[in-house]
Amino acid sequence: MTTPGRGLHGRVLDTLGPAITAGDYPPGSVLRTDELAQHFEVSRSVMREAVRVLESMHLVESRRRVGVRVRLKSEWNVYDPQVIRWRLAGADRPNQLRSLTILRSAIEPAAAALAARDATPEQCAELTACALGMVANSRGHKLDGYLFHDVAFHRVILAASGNEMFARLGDVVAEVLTGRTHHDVMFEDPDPAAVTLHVQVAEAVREGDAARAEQLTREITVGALQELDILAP
Amino acid sequence: MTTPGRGLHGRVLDTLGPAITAGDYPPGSVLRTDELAQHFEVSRSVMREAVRVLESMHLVESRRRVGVRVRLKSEWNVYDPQVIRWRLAGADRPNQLRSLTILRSAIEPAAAALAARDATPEQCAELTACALGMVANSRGHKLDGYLFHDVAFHRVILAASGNEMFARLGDVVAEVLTGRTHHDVMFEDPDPAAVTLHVQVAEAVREGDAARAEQLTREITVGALQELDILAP
DNA sequence: GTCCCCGAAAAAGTCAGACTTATTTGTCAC
DNA sequence: GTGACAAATAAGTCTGACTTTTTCGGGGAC
Repeated sequence: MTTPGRGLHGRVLDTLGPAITAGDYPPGSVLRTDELAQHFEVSRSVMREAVRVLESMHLVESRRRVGVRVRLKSEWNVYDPQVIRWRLAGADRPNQLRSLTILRSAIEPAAAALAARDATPEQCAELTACALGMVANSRGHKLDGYLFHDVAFHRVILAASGNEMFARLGDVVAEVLTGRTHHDVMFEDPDPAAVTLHVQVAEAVREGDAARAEQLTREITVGALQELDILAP
Repeated sequence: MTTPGRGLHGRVLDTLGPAITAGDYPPGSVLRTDELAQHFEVSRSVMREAVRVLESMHLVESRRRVGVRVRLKSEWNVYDPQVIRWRLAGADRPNQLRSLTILRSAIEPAAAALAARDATPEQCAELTACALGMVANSRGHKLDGYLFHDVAFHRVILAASGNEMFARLGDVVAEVLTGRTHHDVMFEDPDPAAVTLHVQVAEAVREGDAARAEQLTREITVGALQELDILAP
């Protein structure tokens, strides 16, 4: 992912960020900048920069004469890619994955519909190539190759939607798909029906059939929800 | 919204953030920390903290021997509430509003469906109260009262969905709705059909009818899209 | 002429210490 | 009990010196 150690303050964040998002410091608990600086063996300047970053993520709130107070989870900037990564790496991973998959299932069908209207010929070609790659890696335990094209496929859809908010969720979707393949249970070859759906989505986008692209993508995301036992009754 | 000047570095950000998001410094251009510190008449420590925050938003990237380089727009953390506020305040406002409204139209129907399944009795009551407040303020140019209940209504829906990612979009929706009422053209009373739809959504959620809640909310958001001339063919 | 290595320069990064300011808390008078 | 004042505390700010990384340019070897 992004380079880990962008300086000393980055090192501090690599430890402190995950600790806070994991709930090691319960909401309302107070940290002192000086103590943290001592604990991490860095100067106060460095520690202050780290605190500023946490503050900009709304993870903590710094107040004079009080200290650095950990904010309620409901106030965190949960769309910050860094925060998402920290939470996916910690004990909150299952919940995070659930939330993100539900988000995907809301966003991706809409993105596919827009992509069907606005995708450039290049993007259509790219999409078809990705779907082809998925097919080529769908049998014979070539999970890494399959994942690679799967991630690329969804990135293209989100980018081709022409909506910057959708496009920026590419990284999130990549994390979810990667997590599903690597961390969680996925020993066998992918579901053939899912592969077919991707091919058909590429088709629909190419033909400019927004309604069909949307519906097919919805079927893909419903599958993702079912894998996590998130059912719509 | 959030308190403006949380210290000197906050003051700097209030100027520098909008300038960058507005495109005053084109992508790739390089700033020097020392020059900025001089320009804003603050110490280097303060300037460095400000730069760290901008860096955590992926607005800039700080490299040794080079300086602080402005990143491509496609790399910005566009879900950061602060970034959204800066962009809504600048020349990019129309585009930002477009993107956010499309995002709303993808999220809110899904949130309404989940809310219909999981809303607590208290949330159902709150929702009904909001809808009632909208009705009461729907005639006689009581736009502020209407807006207040409209914002509250959508916040409750997003919160009641039980998905933290959806819930955190409450502020975004509030900004969009407020912007529509205050900045943009909205002289007359709100569309009676929209008011009715809100009342019906509250009904559907109360009755646990997920499909109906989703469909009705979709009609609300389609209305929002049409106001901005974003059409689905 | 091209390529490579090395040294100088430039800008961010780090540290330490002194000082300022806002906020809380506690005490004392009323 | 209430209100005002004083002390304590931790964040905030500034400054200056130093380190480290990266880029750029020159000079030498081929």
